Amino acid sequence: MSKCEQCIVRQFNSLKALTKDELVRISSCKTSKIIKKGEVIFEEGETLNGIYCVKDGVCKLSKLSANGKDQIVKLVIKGDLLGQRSLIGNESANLSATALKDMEVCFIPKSEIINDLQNNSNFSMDVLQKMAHDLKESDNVIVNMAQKTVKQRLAEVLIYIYQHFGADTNDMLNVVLSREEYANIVGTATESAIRILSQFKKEGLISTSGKQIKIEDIKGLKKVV
Amino acid sequence: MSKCEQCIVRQFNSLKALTKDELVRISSCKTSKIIKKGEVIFEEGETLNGIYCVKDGVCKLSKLSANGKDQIVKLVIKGDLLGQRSLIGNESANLSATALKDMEVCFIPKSEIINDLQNNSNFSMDVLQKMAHDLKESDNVIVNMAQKTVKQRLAEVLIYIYQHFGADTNDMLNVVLSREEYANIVGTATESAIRILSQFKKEGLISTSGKQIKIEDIKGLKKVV
DNA sequence: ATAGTAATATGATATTTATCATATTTGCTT
DNA sequence: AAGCAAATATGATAAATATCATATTACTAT
Repeated sequence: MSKCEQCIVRQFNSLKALTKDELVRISSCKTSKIIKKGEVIFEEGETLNGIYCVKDGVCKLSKLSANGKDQIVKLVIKGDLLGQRSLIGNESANLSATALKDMEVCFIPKSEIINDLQNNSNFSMDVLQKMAHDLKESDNVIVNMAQKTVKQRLAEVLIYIYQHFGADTNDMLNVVLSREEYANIVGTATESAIRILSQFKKEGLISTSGKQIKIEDIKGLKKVV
Repeated sequence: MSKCEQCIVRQFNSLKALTKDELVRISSCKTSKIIKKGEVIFEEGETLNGIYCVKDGVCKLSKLSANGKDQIVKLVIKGDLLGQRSLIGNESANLSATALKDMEVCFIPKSEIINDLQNNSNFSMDVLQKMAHDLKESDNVIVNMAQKTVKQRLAEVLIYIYQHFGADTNDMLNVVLSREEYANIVGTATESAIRILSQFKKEGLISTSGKQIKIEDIKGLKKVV
């Protein structure tokens, strides 16, 4: 099994603040897992006994709302950690995590992490900074949700995915979401999301081939926002 | 000037995790401030050189959106800390803080707090827990913004204020917001907020006297949500 | 107390978004 | 390759919300 001390992925998250010794110890008790596209990593309300470090793939974090829709709150990329908040707050998971592509994740038991959090201030400060940043992002999402139109929000999501997850050689977005998932990110009806994407197509901002979306005019999209 | 070691307010925030010695040191370098209703404590983009501990009063945290509206993201009550996130993230303030009532706040310089954050793991763990909790709340707000109607969100805000800030002997809500501020919390036009409040009045859920709002039927309001 | 200003209220209408219905296309299974 | 289910697409309409206009009421400063 791969070793945390040699894993590049940790450079992208707070685990980089751990000492070599701490990493070796964690490495010896972590477990690796392959998660297929569409599979659930953990579900809302579930008690997590540790955190997940995403080695590869992408997943969505979502929450079921009262009207039965599954609001997507965040997309998680390679390098991110999952479940720190539940672990720190000592609460059950507030969100469900579902793979959008095949994933490889490492599970680190709670006890190991909590210990380091209390004893290694570099680590805890890094986690604090990450959380401060996430809170800022959340506030910005709230403002967007409250003040922007569905069309603007959808354009922003396309730009966000393009910039954070990139596109393949054909310029197709690397993360492939269903129209329903797009709707569940921006908080609208699936038909509305479809309609607006169709409109973007007519305006030459994007083109599609099946579920795949290609960004044709990023500047134009930015003008929508 | 009052002393932090003897201040009850700190029981409600992370400062409770500080040791007696740390409190004495902070007490000696903190400054107290009276802020009148309507005054700004700090503004979006401003660099904060410390954090504020709210001893009395209420303030709103808001962010100017592209369309010129001032989205209110959070209401802050006695006992809360302001500005930890900017301090931890080492960034300028993402939100503006404006007093909704006369306030008394204590300002604690950055250097003092950062030091304790790094050296007192009880303190940093408490801040971490607070932030984990705030993130959870933020996610819930995002889901509500995305999935609920304006009417539902407005009913929720009334319930929230009733439950968190209470009412006076006449059952009038303790926190008095303008209709525009209500609109800026739920993310709607001022007229829409006014209209819905009028509707709530007709339905006997609330009554008003000027800007003051009285909750007449909390159960009925909860049914709206 | 009164004028002037800001906030609240409400009507009329336009725009945005949701819902329901029904094609059409895509991807999958055999 | 055919058949089937799910996803996408689009029209028609309803509902929610925004915008503009204009009263009315409350508050403030003299």
